[in-house]
Amino acid sequence: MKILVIEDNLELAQNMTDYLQREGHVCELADNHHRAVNKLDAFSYDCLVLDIMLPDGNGLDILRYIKHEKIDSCVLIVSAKNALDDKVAGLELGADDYLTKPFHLSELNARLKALYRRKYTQGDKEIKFAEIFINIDTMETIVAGKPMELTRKEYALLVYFLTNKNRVLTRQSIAEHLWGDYADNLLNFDFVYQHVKNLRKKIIQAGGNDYIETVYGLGYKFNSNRS
Amino acid sequence: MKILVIEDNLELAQNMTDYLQREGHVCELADNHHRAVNKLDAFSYDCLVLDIMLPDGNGLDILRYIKHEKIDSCVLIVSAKNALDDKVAGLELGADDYLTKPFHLSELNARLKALYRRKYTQGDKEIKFAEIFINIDTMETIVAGKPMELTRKEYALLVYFLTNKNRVLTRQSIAEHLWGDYADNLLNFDFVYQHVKNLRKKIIQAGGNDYIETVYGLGYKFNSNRS
DNA sequence: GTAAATCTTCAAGGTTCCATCAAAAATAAA
DNA sequence: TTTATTTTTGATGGAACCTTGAAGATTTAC
Repeated sequence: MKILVIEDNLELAQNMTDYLQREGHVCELADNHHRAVNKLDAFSYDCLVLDIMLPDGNGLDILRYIKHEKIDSCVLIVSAKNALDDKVAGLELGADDYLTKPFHLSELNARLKALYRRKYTQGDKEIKFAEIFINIDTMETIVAGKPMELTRKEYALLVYFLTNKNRVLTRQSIAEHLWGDYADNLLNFDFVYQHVKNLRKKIIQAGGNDYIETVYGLGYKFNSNRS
Repeated sequence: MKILVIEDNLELAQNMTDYLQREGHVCELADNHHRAVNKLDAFSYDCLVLDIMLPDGNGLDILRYIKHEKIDSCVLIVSAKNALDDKVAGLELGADDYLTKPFHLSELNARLKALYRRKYTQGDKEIKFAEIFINIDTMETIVAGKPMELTRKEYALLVYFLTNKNRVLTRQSIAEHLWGDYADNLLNFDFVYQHVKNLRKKIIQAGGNDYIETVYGLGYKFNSNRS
């Protein structure tokens, strides 16, 4: 899951991004209104964590912007305990959930996962395809009845493939989705090759088909009609 | 899809053309007003990416020129964030979409695809003809119910034929459309012969008719009334 | 703090695609 | 019919692209 945290309190922000990254997400940070809008213009995110109180502009403005630009990320609002009005206003403006400070990071993570579920799996805890089952709650992956051990990158890659079946995913877009910002600094796509290789190997070892088709000159396609 | 990028910032321009080429498009570059107009006079493009701020003349002039000359390319404007006036003026002058810098290249590509869809397929994701279906989103080609594997050039050629049914396409125009600038370096049309041959073969193998009619001395015609 | 796991980088080898060459076939002109 | 021109086709070398293993760097888990 790719997340953008919009939060000006740098310590809290750092805690959040660190935690979420350790939980296996790709997590970026925007510490003011301006940077947030720039990022939203440029990248796509599965979820946004939005602090309503920002120094250079109200977080509600960002919500309006999201609505106006038809950005389809889930939005989780974070606000101070006493800022009830902002919370209500935020939900009315289309935010999907809220959390009042202070909160546990595990709570944040759980809520984000729930939002993700609602968006990509119709609330289901599992992404299913053929003999592959992914529990996005526990990050457990079952192939042909047996658990398959995946590293975080492999897991993220598989989820990205499964939520984009039968569509060519260019190496560029895979890089963006798995590495976020950092992808811009990369000269080649060696890691994409690597992780695709490892994922393929594990799926086949686990008894699945080689669903990941190479599309020469473009990227890969998770082909659901593959023997 | 054949694209002309009109952008004076050479680094950005290079990034854009590289990216778009990797995404499978034919992409040319004009780094100033003068060269842009020359290209527009000489060639045709599906889409233009136009930076509003050019050193030797405003990008808006190019828009006026496009309108005056009735050039039917889609136009996507690129402008600095604070150049809101230019953006509005651009849209009023007939640009089809805009993007403010900085933007992400995948966003650029997505917008261009959307413009292309609007222009050639009435917003539909599919180009259909007889037993041939092309999903321009996933780049999947289905003939007689079965997927047909095409290389990039073959794919581009087929799309070009299908968006110009029953019209004679000279080898010159095919070369320009599939190879852009690079076509100038080529001495003969051997490569056109080659790819037409391969495409014909694949369509027939896949169970389609030989729709590609040779027009002696001119080029080819995708003839929809062919046995 | 240390060992193990994971991720990234490097380099070699293999595959696919494509432009070119050359020869054969088809068409038009003489 | 002969000749010239155009088109088709097969073959080939080279370039771009993909895969893979292994080593080095970083991160994570204990």
